[in-house]
Amino acid sequence: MTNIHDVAKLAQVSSMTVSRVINGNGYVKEQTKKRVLQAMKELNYVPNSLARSLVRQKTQTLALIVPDIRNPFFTTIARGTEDMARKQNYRVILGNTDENVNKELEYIEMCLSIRVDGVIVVPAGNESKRNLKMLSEFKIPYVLVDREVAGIHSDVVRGDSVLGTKQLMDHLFNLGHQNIAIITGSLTTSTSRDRLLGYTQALKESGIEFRAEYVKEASYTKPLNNQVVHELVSCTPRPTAIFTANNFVAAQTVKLLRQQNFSVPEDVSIVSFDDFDQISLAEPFLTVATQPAYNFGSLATQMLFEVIDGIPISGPRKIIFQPEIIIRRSSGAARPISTP
Amino acid sequence: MTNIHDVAKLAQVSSMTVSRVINGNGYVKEQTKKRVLQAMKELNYVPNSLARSLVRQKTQTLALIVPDIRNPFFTTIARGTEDMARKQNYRVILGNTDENVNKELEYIEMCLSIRVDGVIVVPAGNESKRNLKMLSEFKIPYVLVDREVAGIHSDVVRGDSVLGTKQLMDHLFNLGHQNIAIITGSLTTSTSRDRLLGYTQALKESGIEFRAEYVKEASYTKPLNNQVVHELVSCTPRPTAIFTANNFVAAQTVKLLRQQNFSVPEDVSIVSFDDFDQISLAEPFLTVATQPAYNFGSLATQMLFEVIDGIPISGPRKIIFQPEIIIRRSSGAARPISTP
DNA sequence: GTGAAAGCGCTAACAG
DNA sequence: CTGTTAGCGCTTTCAC
Repeated sequence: MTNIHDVAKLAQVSSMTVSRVINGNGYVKEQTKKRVLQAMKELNYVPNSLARSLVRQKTQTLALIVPDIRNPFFTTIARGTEDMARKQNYRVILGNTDENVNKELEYIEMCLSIRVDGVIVVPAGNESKRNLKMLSEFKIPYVLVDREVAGIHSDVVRGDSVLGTKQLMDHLFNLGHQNIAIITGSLTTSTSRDRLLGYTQALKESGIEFRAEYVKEASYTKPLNNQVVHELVSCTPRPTAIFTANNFVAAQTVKLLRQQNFSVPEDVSIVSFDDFDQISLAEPFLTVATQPAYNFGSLATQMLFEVIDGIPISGPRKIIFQPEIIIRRSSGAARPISTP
Repeated sequence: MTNIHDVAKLAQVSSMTVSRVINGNGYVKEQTKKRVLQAMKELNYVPNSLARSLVRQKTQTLALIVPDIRNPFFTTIARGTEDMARKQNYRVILGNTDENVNKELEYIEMCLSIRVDGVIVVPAGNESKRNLKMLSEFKIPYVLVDREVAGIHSDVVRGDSVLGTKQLMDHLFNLGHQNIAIITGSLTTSTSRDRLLGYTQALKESGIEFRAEYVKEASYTKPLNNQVVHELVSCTPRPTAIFTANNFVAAQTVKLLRQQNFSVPEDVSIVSFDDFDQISLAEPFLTVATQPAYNFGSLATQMLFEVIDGIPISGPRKIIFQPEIIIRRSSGAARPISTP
């Protein structure tokens, strides 16, 4: 592949002059500029950004680390960051952690070694702290999205899980539900803890007793164990509604319930966080608290750029979006309990 | 950030020795190795892959270019490539083209400038030829996924759109449908042409007349124009079923039909390519031909690695997966036509 | 306006 | 087993 010297030789100038016309800085006589441009075209010259990055100490690259890109919530975040990155002529490298801190660590190490300019991360959980500290040590700026990490004070963009959960719970109360179970994601994530908090607060505010057997911890990304649903429906009294941690858990809960011959929403109502975007337009099913995922991504990226560009910022910024409740078929009026 | 020389100095060896222990090649005495490791840890040394890439002429980086990562079909492809890349210690850079050839071109140029080792691309359309030729000129290997491009003979992984469409059409015939419309994606894509071909062949084989007014060209990724659906339902006779190009078009078609007070499947049956993965488990709605998207991604990546590694290959390889038909609620028996 | 020199951080090739 | 030399392709700095 031709390099800057080849171009320089053909244009009969020094490589410095070529560099100047590439970057459009410094003075170059109009005529020599033309010669250089001509030579570049003739040789099909493409500047090598590796070399440039090496000397400039800047790679124009961001990393986006998410639990699993297949969840439409994270997909949409990805699209938001990619669009914003693109606008600023940045590239983005994608990593899936499956909420595994070690996988996350590998990606963080990769970030260090390829000298990314910044990282947008949906942290795997509270143990991500160590990984994030590493970024800090090496002065690589990052923005947390969707989740906070105990002991980490950085820029964050997320939704209000407590509020969203309470609104969802109120919706269920209004439908007459009293026996409401919850399946959370891993409680090492702040969203799971917040949603559990919203759940307990909502119960308390409505004067409904908290029952430990109604609470199950699962995972936002891993397949839901059949046992979890089985235990829930075996409780006495059987819950007439389940708050599920997110769209994935919701989908699997519904599937497992139906496999066990419970209908949704007739026997059990389901509500959850985060939507299945496209299909919900056509065939609305799940009652959800949605969050502006695209904005999570684009805003986080914008904030990251401000840090990268060294714009003075007074302390960590925390952007919290309010979720929006969308009521659909998966939640219905509470009925007297019958076992199928 | 500390570099290899700092480590060398502290360990009292040359930087070459440090390089050897980093890369685990060449002979290094156990004792000096230990000293070097110790120094690396002490200094928090992280090798700079930019510098390494520059001299090795290899970046350990792939690019994945798709129309829109938000479509679960492409998302799943992305996850497949990311997983496979990771296994080989490669990173992947993501680009969305929105099926715009110029956006695609920008990404291809980016690929050249950062010297990616290979590209996995779902081409925007037939005009992608120019872009792909560029990659070839610069000897950057690539694999086409999902779509072929006229005049390009490279490795391809895709599904059999003709077959899938015919099977979907047969399903509709079996339900008694005779008046079946089609909404394709852009006909610059091979999948759209194949699906249209499958449609016409299926009609012919069943001795059903082809009607030009039943054929509409739309887009796989852009919002569907209300007008398209309106024109279709205004035909005489009105179609009782619509084959839609993909999941996105299907979702929008259903939405627009319902807005115009047609019910699905009672008034109009809908079938399409590609699924909405998770939610379909819980609330099966769309009758679809699904394709193994994850394998598209992982297999294409594997093939790419074979080329990158210089494993001798006799000519371009073409992997064609058979789609699987999943029959669900969106398609039902044909009924006498009534206008709502 | 333009160029020469030095160096970003690393490794290939050879020498010992 | 270890080190020296040269250079990957670019930009920064300074000189003219």
